[in-house]
Order: sequence, then C-alpha cells, then structure tokens
Amino acid sequence: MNAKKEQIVNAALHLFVNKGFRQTSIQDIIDMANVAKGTFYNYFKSKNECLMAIMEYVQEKGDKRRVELAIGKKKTDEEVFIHQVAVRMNMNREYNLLSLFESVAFSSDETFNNFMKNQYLLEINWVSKRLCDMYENCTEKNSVDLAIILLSINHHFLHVAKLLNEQVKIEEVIKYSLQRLKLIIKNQPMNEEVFFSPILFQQTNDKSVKEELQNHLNQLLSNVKENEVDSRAEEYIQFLLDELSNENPQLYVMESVSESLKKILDSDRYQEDVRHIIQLFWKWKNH
Amino acid sequence: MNAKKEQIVNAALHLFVNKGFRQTSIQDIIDMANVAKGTFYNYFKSKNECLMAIMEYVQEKGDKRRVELAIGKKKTDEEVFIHQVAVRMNMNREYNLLSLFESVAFSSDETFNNFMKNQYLLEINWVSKRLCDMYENCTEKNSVDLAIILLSINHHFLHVAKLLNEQVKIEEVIKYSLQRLKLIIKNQPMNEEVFFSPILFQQTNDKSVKEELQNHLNQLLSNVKENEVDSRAEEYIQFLLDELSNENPQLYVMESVSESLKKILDSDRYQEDVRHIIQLFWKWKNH
DNA sequence: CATATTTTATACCGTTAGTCTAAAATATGC
DNA sequence: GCATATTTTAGACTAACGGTATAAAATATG
Repeated sequence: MNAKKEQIVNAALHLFVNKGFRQTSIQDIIDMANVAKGTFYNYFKSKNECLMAIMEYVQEKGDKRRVELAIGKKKTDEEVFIHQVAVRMNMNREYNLLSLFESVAFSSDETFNNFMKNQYLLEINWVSKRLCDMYENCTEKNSVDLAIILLSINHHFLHVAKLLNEQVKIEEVIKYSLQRLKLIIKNQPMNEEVFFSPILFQQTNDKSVKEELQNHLNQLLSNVKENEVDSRAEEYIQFLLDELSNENPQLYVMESVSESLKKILDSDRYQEDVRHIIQLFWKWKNH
Repeated sequence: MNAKKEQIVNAALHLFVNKGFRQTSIQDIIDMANVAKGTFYNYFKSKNECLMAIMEYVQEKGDKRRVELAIGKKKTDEEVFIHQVAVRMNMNREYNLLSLFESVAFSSDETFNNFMKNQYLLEINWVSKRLCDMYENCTEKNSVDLAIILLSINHHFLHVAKLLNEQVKIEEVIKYSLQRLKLIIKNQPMNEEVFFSPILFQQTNDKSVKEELQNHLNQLLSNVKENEVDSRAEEYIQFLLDELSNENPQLYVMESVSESLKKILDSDRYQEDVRHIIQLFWKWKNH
C-alpha cells in the first residue's frame, strides 16, 4: 500500500474506533493524517469507500487468524471454534463496527449496502459450515438457521451488555450461546422444517459475490482502458467477465487467465485491485 | 393533538417509513406537511425529538393492542403471546424503525440514547415476564437471558430475510424462535448460571425510567415557571421531584398529587406532558 | 374590537460531503 | 541532471444539512 494511503487509512481507523464512523468527518481524517483533501479523494471516492477498505483489511486479518487458530487442531474442537468466532467479533468491537451491519437498510449507497450484506452473509456461511464440522445433528439443511441463531445471540448479548455498562468477555458470550445452541441441536426433532434453505442462501450468497466480482472487473476494465497499459490486460478482463456470465464457466481457464492478469498488471497501480479480484474469484469458485 | 402538529407527525411518519429516518431531512418533512420551519421547531426541538414522539405513539398503540389480545385468554396461551410479540415487531417493521435500536452507540444525543435504550430494555422486561407466565422452567432468574435470546433470533431472522429479499410473516418467525427457545428452556440443566442477572437488569431498568421521569418533570417545571400558571402546579411538581429522590417515597401521596396536577394543567398546552408523566410514574411504581 | 398566540417566509449560521483549480512538490524516464 | 509526468497541496467553492432568529401576517381568544 502507498505511503499516503496508509497514512489516511491509519488515521481513519483510529478515528472510527475512538469517535465512531458517523461522528468522524472527512475533515477529521485528513487533519489527523496530515494530508490534503484532494489526496483523500485521490484514494477514496467517499467516506463509505474508505470504511470498506478498512473493513476489507480487518476481514482479511481475521480470516488469516482463523486459519492459524485451526492449525494442528481437530475440526471438532469447540475451543478452537469459540476463538475463531471471537476473532471477528473482537475485531468488530475493537473497530467499533458492530452496529454498522444494521445500517444497511438506511443507506442509499447501493455499493455500500451490497458490501455490508456480503460481509454478513459470508460470516453466516462460514459459521454454518463450521457447525456442520462439529455436530452430527447439524446437517447442511439446518445449519444456516443454527448459524444465524448463534450469531444473533452473540450480537444481542453484547448489545445488552453495552447498554447495561457491563464489561463482558466475548469468549464468555460465545461459550454461553454455544451451550444454548447445542441444546437446540441435540433436542430438535429430526425432519423439522427449516427457515432459511441453504440452497436459497447459497444462491444469493453466490450471486452477491459474483456481482461484487463483476463490479470490480468492470471498474478495472475502465481504468485499464483509460490509461494505456498492456493491451492483453483488456482482453483478459473481458474474457473473465464473459465467462462469469456464462452458464458453464471454464473455471481452470479462468484461474489461469487471472494469474496471467496478475503478472501483467504487477504495478503499484493495479496490484491491490487484482489481488482483491483473485480473492473474490476464489470465494466464488469454492462452493 | 394539535392540527398542525398532527400534520407534521403524519408527514414525518410517512417519510420515515418510505425513505428511512436518516434519509429524511427536516426540509422534506415540512415540505410534505406544508408547514413553515418555525412551526416544526415550535413542536419539536429536533428531528430526534420528532422521532421519539412518533415512537412513543407507536409504543402506546402497541401496549394497548397487547392488552386487548390478552383479554379473556389464559396467561399460558402461546398463540396470544406470539401475537403480542408480533405487535411490536410489526410496528417496528411497518415504521421502518428496526435498525434504529442499534444506532444508539453512534448517536451523540444523550436524551435520544436513553430513550432508545429504555425502549429496548422495557421490551426485554416485558417478554421475560411473559415467559415466566408461560413456562415452569422459566424462572425469574433465567428469564432475562431467555427473553434476549428470543428477541435476538426474531430480530436477526427478519434481518436476514430482508437481505435475501424473502417475504416472511413475522408470526412465523416468532413461532420458529419460540419453538427453539422451548428446547432450551426444557433441556437446560437446573442451577445453570445465568448471564444477565434480573436484579442488575431491574435496577438499571428502574433507574432509567426514574431518570426519564425526572427529566420530564424538570422540563415541565421550567415551562410552568416561565409561563404564569396556577401557582399550585409548581409546588406539586417540586413535591413529586423531591419524593422521587427520596429513599422511601410516599407512593399514594404522589399518586394523589399527580392526579391533582393533571386537573390543574388540563389545558391543551400541558395535557400531553402530564399524561406522559403519569404514565411514566405508573411504570416506575409497578415493580 | 383588542390583545395574545401561532404561523409564515426568509435570512442566517456553522458544518458537512464532495468538486475544482492552480501551483508546488515529487517521481520517473532518458 | 534535466525534462516530463504524476501526486500533493491549499484553499475556494457548491449544495445540502440541522438549527436559530426575526418580523410580519394569520388566526384564535376574551
């Protein structure tokens, strides 16, 4: 990441944590970053976009930490799971981002809405997969419902604790909610109807990742078109976009092409975009 | 309610529902209400206060409906309970107020924060009491935890349904969450530790009602002092405030005095304030 | 009819997100 | 080292926001 951009992100992160997102003005950010307004808008189109960059960074850090925690441990290890769930919650709390997930309904920024929605759905998805790993009675069919229940209890317990000015450890909350969730898992009748079908869920989840991927590809395409770069890049991106809307996309070819794209666009300017696109591609492919 | 005020409230309500609270500007409201800016600020000190007035109205309507639903039915009737819970959720959804409860952390308006907090805690309290009515294994000790679990599942299921563009009936969601909650209630070991002690909860809840009551009384007092009204009013209000901070308040005397206050201030100007104060007093007294 | 209150239109304030510009600083290629 | 491109800067600017203030007009009240 560019030095100036890093200055901005650091300042923004610090302010979002200590003042809250809404309470932080762009003026605050550029003052603290010792940077001119133009520089901020050179890197971010809006405050929302700046937040999204930060959240993506937080997300990535969390994903890595979760993988680390699982190394050498059994899939069924509850302690590991608790700490893995806590990773994201701790970060959200640490970075004061908890209630932002709720604000989707009231924002008129579509890109931002999709982004937040995506974050939330991916988290549900991850938790539901992990629950299936751990409990026999947790089937693919009912895992989404159970994941939502777990996350909702966690969320609200933290919320109430905040209202009551009670200090709680996030791991304690998760332990509690998991204990209750297990009562549901163990005692629920077989063949019980579920609320959210994982199919519907998977499709939507799939769809939103795909949309995000298309958005990023399109943006990169227009950037590439504006500035003259290796003409192959344009062709590569267009190919990926075409395949993406194809019913039977050639996954391996796409993978190869995106790797080639990465090599071609390995300048500071596009590095991040491409890295992000490959990550999204990977998410989209794996289901 | 005054005709002009009603115009404003109707317009604001309509806009909050269709555009969302944050997206609605005061200009929007006064344009739609066909009213001058001064008139708006004659009735509400801020947009937040306007919202609070609307929410109070919604709240009252909901409370009445809940009582109606219970008439002639057993306390243990699950169907009644489901519909009672649905009343508030339907209103919140209808009026697009759901996510506002989460926004407390990000507002710098203390009065508004307390108001929202109060609304939420009162709802938890109400649900926990009702759960005790209905299930033997739901004791006073664990009822708060269970209430929060029920509300959190409801809340998040609605949230996810919205993200997935799924149309769901609120009663269906409640039925589902109650089914799961019952699994927890029935199967949880006795003497299990609870997360939120009802005592702590009750105290805080109690405290916030008291604070709200004091705020309203103080406000009314200064209003009454400014405009010359029956001099007894001032004395009455001061008495109520004194008793309120007293350790052993004379409840019956207070009740009598507040009734007298109501009679004296039975003009359009103070009618609503007094009605609200009596309602708060009633809430505070009962526990 | 006289007086008090409410309502109106409008100007105003400070703050916000975001755009734009022209000049200065810095990086890059030869 | 120099010429050319890019980034960065400071600050002016717009439009919208919440909220205040005021003086005149409309309305209600006794």
